[in-house]
Order: sequence, then C-alpha cells, then structure tokens
Amino acid sequence: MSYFKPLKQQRISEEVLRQLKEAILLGVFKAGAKLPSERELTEQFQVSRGVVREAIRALEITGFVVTRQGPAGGAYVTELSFDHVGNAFIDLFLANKVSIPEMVHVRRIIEPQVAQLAAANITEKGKELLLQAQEKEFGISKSNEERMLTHQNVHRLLAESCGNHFLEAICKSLLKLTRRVVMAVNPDHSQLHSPGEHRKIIEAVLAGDEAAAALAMEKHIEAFYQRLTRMEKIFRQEATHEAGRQLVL
Amino acid sequence: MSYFKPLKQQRISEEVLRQLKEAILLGVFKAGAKLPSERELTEQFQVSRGVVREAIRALEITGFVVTRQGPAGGAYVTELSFDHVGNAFIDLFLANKVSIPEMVHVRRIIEPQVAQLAAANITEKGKELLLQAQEKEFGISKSNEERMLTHQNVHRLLAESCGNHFLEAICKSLLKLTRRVVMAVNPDHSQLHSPGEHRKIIEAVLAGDEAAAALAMEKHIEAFYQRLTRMEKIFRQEATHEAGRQLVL
DNA sequence: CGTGCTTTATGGTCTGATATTTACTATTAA
DNA sequence: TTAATAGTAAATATCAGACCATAAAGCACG
Repeated sequence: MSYFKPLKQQRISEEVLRQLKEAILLGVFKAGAKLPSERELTEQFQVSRGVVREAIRALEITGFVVTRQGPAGGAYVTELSFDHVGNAFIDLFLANKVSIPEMVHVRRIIEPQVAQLAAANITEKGKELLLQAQEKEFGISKSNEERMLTHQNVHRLLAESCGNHFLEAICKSLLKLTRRVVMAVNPDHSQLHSPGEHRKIIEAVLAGDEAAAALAMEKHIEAFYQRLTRMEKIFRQEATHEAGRQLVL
Repeated sequence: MSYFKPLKQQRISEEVLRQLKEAILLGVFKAGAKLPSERELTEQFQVSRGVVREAIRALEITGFVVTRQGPAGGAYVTELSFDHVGNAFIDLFLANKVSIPEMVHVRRIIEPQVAQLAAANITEKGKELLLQAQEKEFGISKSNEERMLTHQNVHRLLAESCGNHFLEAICKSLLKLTRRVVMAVNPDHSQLHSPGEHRKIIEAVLAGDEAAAALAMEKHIEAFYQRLTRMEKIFRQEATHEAGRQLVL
C-alpha cells in the first residue's frame, strides 16, 4: 500500500476551461453575454493565447458558447441545447456502436411514454401547434430534408409537451439521429412516411386519452420500423456492389 | 440572381477534424492505433500545428482518442464509449436544463424496460456476474463513491444484459449522472440505498420472469426517488443558509 | 542485476506576426 | 439628403518557430 496519492498534473487549458465553465454555470456570464476576448483572457489568466483558445474551443464543442469573428465578435454564451446529446448519439452510430434496430427499439420504448405524457400535460397552445403541424404534412416541401423535418415536427411537439425536459432532450436527439440515418440510407422520405400517418396519435393526445396515445404511437413506430428495415436492406445490397459506400457524415 | 456561389470557407481545423474523424470511422486507424504525431500531421495537411492540435483536441473531447505525452506518446484511437453521452447529460443538469425529478422519471421509464429485456436475454455468464454484484453490496467499501458504484453495479450489469447497446448507453449515462448528483447532494449513500435492495429484481431476472423484473425495478426506482427527493429538500434548505453553495462540478 | 543518468520523441506552452472576417464609420456621388 | 462605396478597426483564425515538460528506452556505472 502506498501512503501518497499520485499527483496528476493536468493541462493548463483544463483549468482555464474549468474556471470559464464554472463562471458560466454560476451565471457570471449569462446566455447572450460575451466572454472577454482571447487577448483579455490571456492577460487575466496569465497564459498563452493558445491555451485560452483551446479552452474556448472546448466550450464551443460542448455547446456552451458560439464564436464569431470580426468586431463585436468573440465567444457568446448560448442557452445549452440538446444538440450535443444528439451529436453524441450520431457518433455512437457512426462508430457502429449501435444499429438501426437498436435505435428504433429505443424510440419504441420512449416515444409511447412521451405520447402518453403529452396527452396528459399538453397545453391549449400545444394542441394548436400540433394541428398546424399535421396540416403542414400535406403541403409541398422544397427538399427531402425539409419534408422529413415537417413529418418529424409532430414527434418534436409531443416531446416538448410531455413536461419532462430530459425526456424531451433524449427524444429530440433520437429524432436527429433518425433523420441523419434516413437521409443517408434513402433521402426519399416519402417512401417511409406518408402524410397523415400521425392522425390517430394526434387525436388521442388532443382527447387527453393517454392509453390510446401510447398505443397509437407504438403502432406508428412499429410500422415505421418495418419500412426502415426494408429500406436499409436494399441500401446494404446496393452498398456491397459499390465498394466503399458507407454511412459516413 | 448571382452567377457565383458564395464561398463560405469553414475553419481549416474543422476540415482537418472531418478528415481525421472519417479516417477513424472508416477504420484507417483502428482502436488502439496511434495517429501520426502533431508534427507529421502538420506536414501532411500543410497547416500549422495549432490547427492540428485543435482538431485532435476536438477528437479527444468527443471521445475518439486519448493523448499521452512523452516518446511513444501521441493520440491513440479509443473504442468510443458512452462517457460522452453521460457528460452531455451532466452538462444539461448543471445548466439547470433538467431537474432531479425529471432525471429519475426517465430512469423510471427506461429501467423497467431494461430489466424486462435483461430477464429475456441474460446469459449464464451475466447471471453469475449479477449474483456476484449482489454479494458485493454487503461488503465494506473504502469510500462513499465506491459504495455507490458497487450498488449501481446491478443496474449496470442489467443494462449490459438487455441486448440493446443504445439502451445500455442511455442507461449508463443516467447512472453516471445520478452518481454525480447524489455525491453532490449527500455523499452518504447508505441513507439512500441499503444492501440487498435489488434482491427482487435479481430474482425475477434470473428466473426469466420479464413482467416481475419490470415491476420490481419500477418499485425500486420509485422508492429510491422518494428518498432522493427528501434528501434534496434537506440539501436545498441547507444551501440557502450557506449562500453560494451550489451543485457545481 | 539494478540504480540512476542521458537521450530522445512527443505533446504542452509561449511569443509575436500575418490573414481573414465583419461591424462600424467616413466618404463620395447622384 | 441619401444611398452606395470604400476605408478602419477589432476580433478571431492561422502561421511559424522556439522552448518546456514528460516519459519511455537505452546506457553506464557500481
């Protein structure tokens, strides 16, 4: 047994990052506020500019700030969004740590619950938005991506109405991943999802019928899963012909 | 209409990052392999070292590589783990985007399903590990953190046995966040969780009784939630006395 | 042997200069 | 007077080259 703990010296940029992050979390810099410029931070921390840059870059990657160039540029604190979780999901998928069936399976577990909660908690305003979203599904879209976003909007609104921000975050991240996967496999989303397919779900939610909402959502995702699986199979067959074609970026 | 497309040039470091990431995802650099040194990459990409460093740092933050100093040092590709998702969760929590009740609520939705799946899919080896984990709960731990890890082990093992890596990732990330929150609120985990509390869950899983496993897990988390809520209430009362005490890092 | 010094490759940090972007301002021509 | 235009400046982005710190591996000496 040793009597002393090993002292791991961490990088200076880590310490700068820690302090900046703490300041943001404690509200010293609120959303929308601008961090001091790199050169100012260089003086305050008494470290080189490279170190400051690394710290700010880390904050940017983790979604705490955005940086702009030019005068009135700099690092601006943002409202932390759920994007970061979604990006982590995408990385896991791209690294082949999770598969499409696994992804959809999780959606099948979570989204019925979300629909159920939404049926219980949705506001009048939320109901209105839901109906609008449904109508828009029948409109024409400029691009495949836009059509897919329109269709996903119902799921997104339900996530926002479920009353649990954490669930909302996970749900939206799953939607983002799904979008990415579908766009890579087959951008023609119309084969995957026809307009009005959310009707039963929306009706149940509007009626406040929790059980029906959950059931309708489950069926919807199940049906979606079947079609996605078939589509992926075709993609994989094509992919083996065109050597090297892969699901990357 | 303009005749020319605007050339928005993105940051060079972004492009370097993109190429490195693609190479890793395509298997040019497999897990365990070492990326070329910063100086080599500087030559290959014909960019400054700062740019290369930023890209590698981004890879490090997103969990694709670890870097070591010294000869035989460098950026080593790692098996992408679920840590990154967990860190994103922690950030969301620290930024007050999600609350403790919301966090536990999600666990209450997901973990019964995990238990149910584990009951259906667990292997003999998994069963063995589960029993070992249960025994360990009664042993003595060096620290509070260690005791908590020991208790969480059952949840972790179930996540690994559920047969869905995505669910496993979410589950483990939730466990990590829970650990972090509990350690901040009250490190004395024994008040929160007594040994043997997982007995019913384990029995059901070992017996392959899916419904019972789900039910037992739900009750367990519900009970845990009650205690955690009470504990947090006390913490918040104390925190208002000691001005400035907060749940940070 | 093994103990401690030396070498050496690599990431980490510092410095200062140049390039690029972009909000703001002054200028100029209609 | 006003709207397009050019100029200015502040900030990030990048470059270049140096030196520091770390740690693995070899070497020399006892």
